[in-house]
Amino acid sequence: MMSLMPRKAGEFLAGTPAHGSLRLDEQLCFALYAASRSVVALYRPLLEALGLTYPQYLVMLFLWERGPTPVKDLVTALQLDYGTLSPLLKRLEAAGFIERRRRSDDERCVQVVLTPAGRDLKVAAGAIPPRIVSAYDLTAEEFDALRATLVRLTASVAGEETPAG
Amino acid sequence: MMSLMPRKAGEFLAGTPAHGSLRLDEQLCFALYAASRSVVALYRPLLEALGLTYPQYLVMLFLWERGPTPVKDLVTALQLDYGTLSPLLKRLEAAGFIERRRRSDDERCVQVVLTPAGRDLKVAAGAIPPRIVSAYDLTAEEFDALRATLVRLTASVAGEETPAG
DNA sequence: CCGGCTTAGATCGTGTGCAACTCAATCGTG
DNA sequence: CACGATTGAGTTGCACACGATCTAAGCCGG
Repeated sequence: MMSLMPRKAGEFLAGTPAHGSLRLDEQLCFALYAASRSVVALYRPLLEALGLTYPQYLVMLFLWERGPTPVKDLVTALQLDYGTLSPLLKRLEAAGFIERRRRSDDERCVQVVLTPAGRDLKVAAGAIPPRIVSAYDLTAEEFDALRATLVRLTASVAGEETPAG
Repeated sequence: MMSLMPRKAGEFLAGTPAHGSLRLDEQLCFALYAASRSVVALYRPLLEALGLTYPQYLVMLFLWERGPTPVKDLVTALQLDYGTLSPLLKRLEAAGFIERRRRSDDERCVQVVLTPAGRDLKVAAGAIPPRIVSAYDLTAEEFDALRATLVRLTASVAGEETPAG
């Protein structure tokens, strides 16, 4: 049963887990950090067979879905830095999965385009999500709820930087 | 309202989000990856004031809680590799927060011990969790549920490696 | 006591992440 | 048009993560 006045996570109440403690096993941040690395580790052997790392796979997902894309949109969508993406894209290009072209109407902008090899990879990649999801041991409801909560958490945390000033 | 037979996340049902799709925004893995990095980014400025990085902070949390510890226990608790922890501990030692000593009764084992400076840091670190938790914008119930789900996810995913064979 | 096995830890190479810096192309304004 | 500001992208340096390899210390059967 739930209280009608849901307490804020920061509040102290008797008998309540200490959300503000310094205990490692009570930290949400560590649970998040460990879960993220565990899931990436689950992908690793499957992606290795395709010649991709996990962040490279995220880039390919975006390209398969959206087609040719300026680097800027990858920065936004993946919430990654140019300092991370530039060398990553260089490696994807060296592997023959993408090409990078300066746009003629704006020479600042670099378009990222799939090569045929990059497009072909999508078929093999289709086998990955089912294998991952089956390892999760979550119901579809838990899956959806977890994802929704994480998206909301990311938004509230990342949005702090520009607090409507 | 919920079904009496909760569907498994991998199953396909009409009108159901495609948990096995290749759409970036439907991937739990990406939500996890983005949330983890966002939360670490939230810690970064607070930890920088203490002279710590985020993984270094996790090590300090463990040491504040448990006292002198062999490196092996840090490997287990943080689910990190010696290849990650060895240089990290070397940096913590160079910063003057810890010391490393070979144990006399087993020369293979390296004990990690807090220095006075390392112990003192705990006081300043006490101010961090409340500030983080207040930025989450989660109720205490959501906080607990999220952490529990993540811990379970990590266990089910990491446990796959040794399936009682 | 000895050779083989296991264990605890370190090192190296590759690939991220991210901050700081640089650079070229474009834009806005006078 | 000139010129400073902005934008899109790349480079560099540092600190993770992780696989692979290495070493030294303990363990164990014969």
